[in-house]
Amino acid sequence: MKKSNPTDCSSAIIPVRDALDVISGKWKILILISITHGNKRFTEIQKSVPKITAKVLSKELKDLEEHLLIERKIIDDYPVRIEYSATPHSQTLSKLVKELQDWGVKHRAKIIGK
Amino acid sequence: MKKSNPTDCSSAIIPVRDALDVISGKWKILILISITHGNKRFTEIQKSVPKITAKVLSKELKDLEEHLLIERKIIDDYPVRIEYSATPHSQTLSKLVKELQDWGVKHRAKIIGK
DNA sequence: TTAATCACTAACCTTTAGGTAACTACTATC
DNA sequence: GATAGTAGTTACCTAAAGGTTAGTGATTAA
Repeated sequence: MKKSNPTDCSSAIIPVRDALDVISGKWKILILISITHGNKRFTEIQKSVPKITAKVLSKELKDLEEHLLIERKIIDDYPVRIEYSATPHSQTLSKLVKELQDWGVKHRAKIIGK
Repeated sequence: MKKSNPTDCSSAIIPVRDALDVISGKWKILILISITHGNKRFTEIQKSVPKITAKVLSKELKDLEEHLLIERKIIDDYPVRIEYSATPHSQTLSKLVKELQDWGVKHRAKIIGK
């Protein structure tokens, strides 16, 4: 019997794996979209991302900060506020997010239109 | 106290949510990459995607088929073979996959180079 | 005085994703 | 006859993700 020799595609798979490790999950991209659209405060972000809970948002913000995609600033007046902002590094994701958005529209049309 | 008025970004968030529902998870994009690189058989795909188990591959292939991203063909000779292939619809993901790959490379450089 | 806002955290629970090992039925090779 | 490959499935289990509820301590608006 023939042995199957798989085509090697690790040059594509390894970087994609790296990217997915950082941005996969239900929420990270959505939070990033909200912040780049100008939402800075915890509750603003929470309101703008449908169905997210405070606990999950809190955790995801920490993850995003760790991966250098957002910044957390404490604004020290009365009362103390906290503001989140997108880092320059997160802007390297903009094309990816746009593709995701376009594809979502396309896929929905495909599924509904059949 | 000021009420926070979140910027509305649902026009971006909703399509991205749709896209993520279909392609998020650890494996789907990687399997799609393997198939578009020419791997057709179950075991070829399994060998080309690091660490995936037969059970997970089997389930993910079914999901991808349901979402019209791959096709499953039964080749009826001795012995019966099964071949998976990418659909035209899955090709609409190619730019997205490329972006993911590029970003993975960029992000790795950023993390290591700091 | 009461209630609400802000930015969370803790304790607890459920759901989903994913992993392990064994097994099937057929074919092919040593 | 033994072993290995093919394309999975089944049962069982763990880990990770995510959800629910409540609460904190400060401020402020009605």
